[in-house]
Amino acid sequence: MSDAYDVQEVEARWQRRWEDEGTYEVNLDDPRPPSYVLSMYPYPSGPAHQGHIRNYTFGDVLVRYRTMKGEAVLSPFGFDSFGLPAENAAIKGGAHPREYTEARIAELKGSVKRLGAMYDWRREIRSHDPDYMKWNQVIFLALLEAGLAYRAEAPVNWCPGCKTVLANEQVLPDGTCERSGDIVERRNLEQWFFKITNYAEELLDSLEAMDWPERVKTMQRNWIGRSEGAQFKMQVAEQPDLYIEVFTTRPDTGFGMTYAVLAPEHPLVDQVTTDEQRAAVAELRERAKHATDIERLSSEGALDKRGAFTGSHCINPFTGEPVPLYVADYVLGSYGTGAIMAVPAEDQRDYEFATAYGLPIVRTVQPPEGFADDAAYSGEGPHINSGFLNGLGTAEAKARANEFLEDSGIGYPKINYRLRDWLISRQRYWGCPIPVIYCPTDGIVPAPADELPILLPEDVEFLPTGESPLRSHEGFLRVNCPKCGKPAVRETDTMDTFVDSSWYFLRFADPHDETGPVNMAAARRYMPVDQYIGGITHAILHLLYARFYTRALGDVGLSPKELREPFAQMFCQGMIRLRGSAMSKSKGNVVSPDEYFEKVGADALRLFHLFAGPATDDIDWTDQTDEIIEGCSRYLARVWRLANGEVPRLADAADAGGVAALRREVHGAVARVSADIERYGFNTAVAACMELTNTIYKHVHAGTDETAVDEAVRTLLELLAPMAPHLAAEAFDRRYAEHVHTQAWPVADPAYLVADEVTMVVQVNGKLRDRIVVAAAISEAEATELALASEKVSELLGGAAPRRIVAKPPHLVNVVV
RNA sequence: GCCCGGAUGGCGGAAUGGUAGACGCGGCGGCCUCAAAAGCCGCUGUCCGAAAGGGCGUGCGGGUUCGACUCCCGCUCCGGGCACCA
Repeated sequence: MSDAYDVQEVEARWQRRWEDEGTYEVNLDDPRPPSYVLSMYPYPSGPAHQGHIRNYTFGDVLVRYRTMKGEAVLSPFGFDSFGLPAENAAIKGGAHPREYTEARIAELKGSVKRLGAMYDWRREIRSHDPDYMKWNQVIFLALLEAGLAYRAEAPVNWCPGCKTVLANEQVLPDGTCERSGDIVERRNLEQWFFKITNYAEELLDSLEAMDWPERVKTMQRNWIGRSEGAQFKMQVAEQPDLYIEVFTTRPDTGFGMTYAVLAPEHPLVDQVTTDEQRAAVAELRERAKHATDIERLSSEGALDKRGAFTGSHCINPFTGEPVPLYVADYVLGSYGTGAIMAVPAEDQRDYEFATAYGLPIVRTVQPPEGFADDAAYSGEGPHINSGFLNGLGTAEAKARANEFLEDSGIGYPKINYRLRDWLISRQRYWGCPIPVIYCPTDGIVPAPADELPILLPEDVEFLPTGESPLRSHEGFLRVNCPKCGKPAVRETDTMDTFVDSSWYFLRFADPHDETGPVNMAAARRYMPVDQYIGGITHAILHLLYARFYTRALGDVGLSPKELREPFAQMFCQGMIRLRGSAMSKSKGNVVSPDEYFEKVGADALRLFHLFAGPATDDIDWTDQTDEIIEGCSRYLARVWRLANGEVPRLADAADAGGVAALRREVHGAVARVSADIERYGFNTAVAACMELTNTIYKHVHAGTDETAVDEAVRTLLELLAPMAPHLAAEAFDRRYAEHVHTQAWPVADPAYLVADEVTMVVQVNGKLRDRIVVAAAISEAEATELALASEKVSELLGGAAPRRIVAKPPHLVNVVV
């Protein structure tokens, strides 16, 4: 066969052509309506894995589809190129993180290009490029000036053996250091934070109206964690000048407070602890400091609620009575006020603690009949033992308790969020330096704007000390204070890589703008991203940080202020698993795309990822997978033969129904594929193309009019173009000498969708009994008549009159006996 | 514990309350061939039956409806998220 399809040659040729012709490049003055499709920019870990392939295939289908629909689609690509693996590789004796990273970028870029996914490469962003770093630092300083970046003490994982900070992943589940085996402790360090909590309310409230998967919105809501309650202060009985402030969601249960608790980190612990209790309290605080987050937060195994009496009491403002004040590690320093009123009868944690420490338990809400007596009751009910709240329901009692606190001048209603400020300091080399200087006289001084970007020094040694090489690099560290000129030191921490990924999508609008991080006009044209695509793994952190950053940048004047939400639509693809478990490089269970590029080509692999199942579902890579990919490849060959006129007319073929029937199928397929792509139903879009192909085969075999067949083939290639772009382009080019990707997307004509005759289903009592071919325009009376005339029906009726007839012409008649 | 998803042939999966199982994988049969591969055509939920035909079928138990994979109530199992957040 002289027209054999040479996959490698054809795919390479078209990829070159699309790039040379700039088919998928867009400019600001493009007359077409703009849109923006974006796949999450990847961390470059080497050649693409199947998860990347799936992500970029979905994105590319949307880019090519929207392009055929006449839009100027912004489709950029970049690399999240700072991060730990490059530094770890350097420590293990590999290349410098820059060389290492750039080699991995080249590999990944190779895979992406081999896939035939089209991007405007003029816009490529790499977060380790000096240009990007510069704007990252400019943004940081703007946030600092606006009070959205601040420095505070925060606990970190500290390894006493390595004398360094560890990332959470470096702490083993048993709380020891993965390198030295020492017990990791929590130590407070001055670190940089972004004030994301300023936006907690807005980030939560605007979720409601967003066109995002419900699942993702729920996860964000949980993460932000809004809770409504009251905050009030209580006098310390032994020291009347001292007050303990607490937050509660149940001010209505105040009469049941039989003790109060401070977190071990609470600043007043020392002041309220009496000499007799000092040893016990100190021991508890020491243990809390050594406990890992996991131990501290785990409810498992923490049978006795670890706590200690301070020796002091505070006055319950509701009863006026003193209650003992404890320190306990089940209260967190970082939430609310770091202190609580404990109501054992209505809170299970307090109940368990009270039981263990022999503290009184007083019910203030009447539990329902039959409620077990050995547990807290946190539900609703009439208040008892509650003074002026007695007899009230929960809502009313809350309101009255709040009034009481306000009238007494000790408290007020308060909304608390679980969301904490974003800690961005990383004690690492391979990240963007935080551009500040510490001066003994002037304190924290921003790096001067004309010195940005602060670059990473190249001449560093990577030693397995766990410490960032920046700390010991004199040339980097030592500077003169920009204010007073005296010797000072640079910040050696770098930024969390989530900072880089929180605004790259804004930079893509005009990545070479030299006047600011975000070009206002370009951002106004393209933002928000119409379609963002990525894994569910980023449902919380990345998406939340990006939403925060977009707002913060707007508020400090670095991006359009009216732009609040960066991603109009979010699509989360499913994961790829190998026989059940997640595919990952570290597990060594990766199935490389390369062998498929070689064996069946990019189009077949793309088709597999589209066809394998719903795009949102996880797919399992099994023994059957290769066979399905083979099937996809076979299908494309079948299309190729059809387009090449290699399908013969068969003498004994059955009548396929003629031109009208073929046209109906074609327009039906157009309608289905369009709707399917719009709703990410790629698997059914492929199925619709396969059905159309099968139909056209039948028509060719049966000798249906050539013009109608040609029309059908033309449309089929157009429908396939976004999904199998190379084959569609090559076949279209050979047949019509035109570029399929610049064709207008076909439109279904409803006039062609209606058939003259349809199969009507006849049911008796809802069960299928007969099928009758009827005119599509059949009336209800005619349909009923035909149904009753059916032999099957009269047999079942046995002469009796039907009780009822439900007729839905022309599709169905149901005879009820 | 709380909050979300999901459960359909041997397998991946389709089905605006109206023909369950589209499409594909696998399997079986036929055509082509000296033969094979490729290709093309057909069959393929399950049980009874030689067939015609019929019974049963969308995790389980109820309900609504002329009609339920689809809607409602109550379960089971699986997956995911959150979880000492006061």
